Amino acid sequence: MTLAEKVYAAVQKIPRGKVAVYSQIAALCGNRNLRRFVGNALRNYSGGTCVPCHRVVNARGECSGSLAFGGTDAQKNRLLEEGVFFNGNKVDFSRSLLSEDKFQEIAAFLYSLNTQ
DNA sequence: CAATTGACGTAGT
DNA sequence: CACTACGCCAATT
Repeated sequence: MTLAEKVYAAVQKIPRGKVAVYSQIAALCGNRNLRRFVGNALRNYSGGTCVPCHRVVNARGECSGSLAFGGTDAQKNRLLEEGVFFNGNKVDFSRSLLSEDKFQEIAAFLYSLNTQ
C-alpha cells in the first residue's frame, strides 16, 4: 500500500461539515513531515468523487488554489453547503476543524490498515 | 541511481 | 499583515 492510498483512506474518513489540514492527514499516515506529499497524492488522484478532497485545507484554513475543483470559490461553496463555518475566505477552525476524538478514531482506523 | 517536484509549514524580515 | 527562504519526503522521471 502506497502512502497515497493511505491518504485517500484517511480523507474518506473526514466527516461531513468538518475539514482537516494537510499535517493532520500526514500525521495519520505516520509522519507529519509527509505533509507535502499529501497534497501531491490528492492532486494526482483521479478516482472520482469517492474521496472528499475538498475537505482538506492548508494550515491557515485556506482552500487550495485553482487546481482540482474549478477555483477556490467552488471548494469554499462546497464546504459551506456541508455546514463548514468560514471566516472570510478561511475556514473557522474553532468550529469546523476535525475534532480531536474523531482524529483519534481515524488514526486507529489507519493503524489497522498499516498492519495489513 | 540522482535529480526534480509539490493541494505544505514554520520562522524570520 | 505580506513576502521570502528554507526544510521536509515520497513519487516520478
